[in-house]
Amino acid sequence: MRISELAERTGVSIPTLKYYLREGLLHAGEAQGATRATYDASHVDRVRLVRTLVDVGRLSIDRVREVVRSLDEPPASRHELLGAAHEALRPHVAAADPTPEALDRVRALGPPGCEHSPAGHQLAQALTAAGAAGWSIDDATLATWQRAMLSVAETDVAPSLASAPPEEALRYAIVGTVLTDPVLLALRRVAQESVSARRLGPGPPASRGPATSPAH
Amino acid sequence: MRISELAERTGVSIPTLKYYLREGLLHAGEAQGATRATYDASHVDRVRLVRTLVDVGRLSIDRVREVVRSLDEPPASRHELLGAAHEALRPHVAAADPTPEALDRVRALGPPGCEHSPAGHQLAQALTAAGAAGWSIDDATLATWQRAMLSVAETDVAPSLASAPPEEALRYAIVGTVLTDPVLLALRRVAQESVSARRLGPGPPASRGPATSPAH
DNA sequence: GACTTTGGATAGTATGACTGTCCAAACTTG
DNA sequence: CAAGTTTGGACAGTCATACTATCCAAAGTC
Repeated sequence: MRISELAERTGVSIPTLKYYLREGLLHAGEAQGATRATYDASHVDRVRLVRTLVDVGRLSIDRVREVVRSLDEPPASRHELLGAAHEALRPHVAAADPTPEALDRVRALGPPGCEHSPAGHQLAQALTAAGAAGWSIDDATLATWQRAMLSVAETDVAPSLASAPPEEALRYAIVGTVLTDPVLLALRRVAQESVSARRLGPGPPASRGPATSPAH
Repeated sequence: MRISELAERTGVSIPTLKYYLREGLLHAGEAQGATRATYDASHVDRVRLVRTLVDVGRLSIDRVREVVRSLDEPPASRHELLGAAHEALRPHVAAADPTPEALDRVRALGPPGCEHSPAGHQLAQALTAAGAAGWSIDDATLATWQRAMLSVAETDVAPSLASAPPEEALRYAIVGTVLTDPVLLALRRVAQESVSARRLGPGPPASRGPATSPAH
């Protein structure tokens, strides 16, 4: 297909597609002379991936470029696949380095060495940021959250993926994370409303729960 | 204290503080003549709040202004407090309107009417976005996640808050949510690494788990 | 052969979040 | 009390990000 058709199918304008080509987010089409190239399904998929990362995941163009590069060279070993996905989706850091205390807490939560993985580092940073803002999270709360997220992770890890080709597996992990993180956070909020409605008695027509708030 | 001291204590530059004053993110100091005003602890707190929302929560200045306005006029009824916090922290929407199917699923998950609350709307949008990107989440998975987030929400709802003054309660809810959302997401990632390490056998020195990925 | 489309290069725009400059009135210090 | 510093307020300038727009000549289409 030509670029105009790619634009139609993805809903992305031609100038923007050219911009993505320039920026290395989209691989070039198959050249057929100086002023002609054809695009295929892989381009449609790539554009949709980019839009998902940008619109849902709020990734910057630079970060998206990192993601597509990692897809082009997925980690050789399966053992690094999750790490690569987490690395690609690490939060924009305006964050300070984690404190040793935060790293200790992380160490206690995951598999050995997890405090050096991208996810462990993220967790340490998040704990550090909370602490710096005066929000302490006690061990009991953290343990509860950990159990909850373990049960979520059980559903996350799809066995089929262990056998898929690395690029596909990596893309699956990245897209799944970007799309389901907001679902999880929204579920938390709905759950807060359920709990507060139950705890403080149902309010009026009850479209919202009574006054409550996240843990200390 | 004067503005220079406010800048020192918060680590925010004077021009930026002036910008926040202009933009209505920071209430004016107590004027003492044409070229003098004094600031107090409430200003320090406010600046820290703004920085937390911007740095950790990635809120735009417009959104932060909404938040501080809602703090100045907290909802009269306790029943609307959580809703106000969720409304203030709704994700930047590049998102399409939720589909009826998504709203049905939300309706089945929370208290009656929850699909009209800010949190329910967020959830419906997140489900819709996932669906549009070809990522279906089955009922069993969603139920598992719901249970997990309910146990998280149990720790979130602090009884003490029901009795705190509305502004304080609202601020507590907002700050807590902004600071703990990243903790939860990072815990999920660490948990994924635990699960994949367990499922596929520990990798090499095991600083990362083997290939796996989020649910289908 | 007239018209349209393309790739490639380059320049321009819109937004958001600051940052810098000026000024005169207060204040502080010597 | 004179010299120098700080302040509030107004306004203009900057920087980064993510596009958009314009040009052009070669290639295709009708």
